[in-house]
Amino acid sequence: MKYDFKQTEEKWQKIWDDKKTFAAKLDTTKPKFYALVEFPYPSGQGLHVGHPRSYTALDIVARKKRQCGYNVLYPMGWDAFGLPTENFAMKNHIHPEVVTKNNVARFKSQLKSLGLSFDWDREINTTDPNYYKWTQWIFLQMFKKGLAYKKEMNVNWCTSCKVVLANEEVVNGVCERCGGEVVHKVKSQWMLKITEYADRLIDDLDGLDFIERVATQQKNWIGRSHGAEVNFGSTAGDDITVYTTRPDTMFGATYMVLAPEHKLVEKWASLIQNMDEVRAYQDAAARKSDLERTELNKDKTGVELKGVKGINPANGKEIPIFLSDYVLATYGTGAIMAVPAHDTRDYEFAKAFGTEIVEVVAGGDIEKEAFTDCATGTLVNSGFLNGKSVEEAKAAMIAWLEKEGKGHAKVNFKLRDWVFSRQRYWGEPIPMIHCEQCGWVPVPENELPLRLPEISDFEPGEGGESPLARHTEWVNTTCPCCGGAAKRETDTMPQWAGSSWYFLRYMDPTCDTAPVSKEAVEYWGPVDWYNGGMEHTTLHLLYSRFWHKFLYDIGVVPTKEPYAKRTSHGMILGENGEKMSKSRGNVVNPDDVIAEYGADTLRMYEMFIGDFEKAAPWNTSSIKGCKRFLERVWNLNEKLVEGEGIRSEMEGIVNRTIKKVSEDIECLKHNTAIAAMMSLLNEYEAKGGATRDEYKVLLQLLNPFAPHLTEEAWQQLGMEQELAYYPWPQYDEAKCVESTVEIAVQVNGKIKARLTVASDISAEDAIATAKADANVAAALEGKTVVKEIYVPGKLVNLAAK
RNA sequence: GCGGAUGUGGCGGAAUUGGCAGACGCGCUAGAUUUAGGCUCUAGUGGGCACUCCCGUGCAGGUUCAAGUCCUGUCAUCCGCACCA
Repeated sequence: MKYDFKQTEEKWQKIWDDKKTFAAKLDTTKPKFYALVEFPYPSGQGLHVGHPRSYTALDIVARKKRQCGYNVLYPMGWDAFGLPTENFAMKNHIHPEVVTKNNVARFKSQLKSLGLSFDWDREINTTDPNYYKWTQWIFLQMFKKGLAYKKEMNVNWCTSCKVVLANEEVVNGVCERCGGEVVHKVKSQWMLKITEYADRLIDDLDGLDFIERVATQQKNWIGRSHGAEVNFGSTAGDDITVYTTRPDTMFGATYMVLAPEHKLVEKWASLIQNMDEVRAYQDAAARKSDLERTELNKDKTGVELKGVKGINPANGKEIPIFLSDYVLATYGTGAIMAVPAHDTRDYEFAKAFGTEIVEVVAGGDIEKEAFTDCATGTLVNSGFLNGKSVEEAKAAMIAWLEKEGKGHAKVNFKLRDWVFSRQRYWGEPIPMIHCEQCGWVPVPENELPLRLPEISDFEPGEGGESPLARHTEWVNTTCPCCGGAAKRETDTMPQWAGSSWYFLRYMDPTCDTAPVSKEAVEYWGPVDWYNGGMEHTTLHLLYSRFWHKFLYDIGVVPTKEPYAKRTSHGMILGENGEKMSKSRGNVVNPDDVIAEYGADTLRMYEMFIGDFEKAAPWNTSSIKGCKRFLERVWNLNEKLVEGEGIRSEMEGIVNRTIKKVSEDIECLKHNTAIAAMMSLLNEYEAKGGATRDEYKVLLQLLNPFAPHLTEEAWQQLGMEQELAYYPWPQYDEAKCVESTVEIAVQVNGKIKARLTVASDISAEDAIATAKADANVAAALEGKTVVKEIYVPGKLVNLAAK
């Protein structure tokens, strides 16, 4: 009978739906396994063939874990707030809520047609008031702990989206989402103090099983550096505090540089002789957008402050002070001591401006370039530091500074606080009220959720204020504190808010007393395995670790970290090897693939396409190989041979395949697991077919990959219990080895013969057998064997002269 | 510029405590079946050739009985960061 994938897939998807086969129940008598994939943004384009790569990979893990006796939670939901929906709503005059509902329905039916074993009873949606109630609640807890604060600040403003962006959302000076120009604007914004967690966000990575590049990227992004803050003197009398990671080089500090925005410039206005020039430089720097700043980072520009000198506390020397935009106002103290001999940037600046270059660490050639190596080199021209290594000198200088009261050790971070306000409609309202008398007052918790008002005009205001600001009936309210007239915050939260804690809600999606109940989070937490895209490493992944740590601090969750293990999938590219996109015309629609080949084939193909972590180009003709394989598996049904159990000649390959597939699934090497199953099938066919039990093993191993076909074939065998929870096959290590093996015989590394020997043959016997071979003997003719090597089960190599 | 990764047939990719390179699949060739095409099946398929031989894992060296794998240098591609003092 021919395999009808359409009918079979619909049949089993209905069974799983009706029986709630994959609904997870809290059962403390069983070990739990929580597998998580990033929930999608339900865009209008529908599912992309990239989505199933990640979803299927963990679906295979989840299915196998169930069969291994784990209580598995594998949930799915919708990260549905965000700009594209709002833009679509504006263009087509449909409310974002309706747009979201339609997109979710489409996504859901597409996901269901893939046969993924999600527990749909736990479906969540970040735009659901019952969900964002708790997003708002978490924000309020942060506010109460002083982690959410409002600040007038220079923000990144996307001129195209008309919205403030977090630093993480600005890529190469342009908007990450739309590529629009980003300029600076002073705005009052809600901020979250992620910097307070910077140390813990780095240190706690050590206990986690994150793939290396994710951990490294997070560490680099947080950018912790150890150094010292030092107070330099000035002829104006004020101290100039600088941050340096090289206090050892202080004797070589021959000038200083302030950021163009540095406050002391105003203070010294009357002392500075070239104030016009200075102001012109400041203005030019302020006008530069991020894009220009990053593009023009080659040549150093600057202006000297004439009339004021700095004083190096190490040697008491007066040194010039410059203003230059290579010093950032937002990092460290906005001022540096410049050591041109041992810092590349200072060296370039010194060459351009002709300042003195003094070598204080010997070991390089400062005539040619700055010598920045910390591992070698000895201090010179540095008073009490002379003769010390860089590390010794750092410690000695910090000790001296602390003794003299001129500085102290200091740790700095690149990470900055998270800009949390967005001036758009389709996001969680920030539940804060501003009262002239009481300042910022939280919306009382019993009034949550603070719902978005029903409006129809979503255009942002001209001045960049949220569309909510026009709705005075919603904005005007009373102060919960004094009862007087007050106004609501009209900004909404960024898209990253809802996704910062969604993994907790899955554990207990209907809890109405907390984001998640204690009981649920103690059993299900933390996520055992989280797979997602590399593009979320410094955004979602970092933000959600931060929120989780905060929830740990206030006793909502019992673990310090949300995710025990993190892996990442590569992109699926178009057939031409380029990124899939509408404009390139190389988009493959998963619906079309399913219609033509079926979900099982699509799943198999996406898993077989290559190394899971690497990008892989789509290839339509390769799909056929997977389809052929599945059909051959189905047809084996009609080629069953007589016999009980596993025939003795098949024991080796059957056991090895069980072992290979079991192990490969655990490390997401689904491509080689599939190759092993193909080899097993080839072997069955070469032996004229399989016995019923041999066939059953193949169906069991294949079930996580191709669940529909295997369930159907299993049922055809008369098996009553479905494969979904049928115990995973076991292998016998001893049976993985064949009794005889073929070994290669080499003479001086060249293969001369292949011999079949007993797999437990001794080294002596193996070598003796090898020498007895006619070809080998011929090759050894007239030579003396100087070395004999036997690698068990692999080869014999005879080195001869 | 700094950091990380990758480089293997016509293609996707296997194989690294150093041990038979090219598993598995696509494609291709020949044959069978078919009215034909498609599908399916069988055999072959890294390159060269005077075919029990030689060459071959980006390139050039090195270590070793043995190197895709280790070391040194170099080139290319991709990704991340990009004046973070």
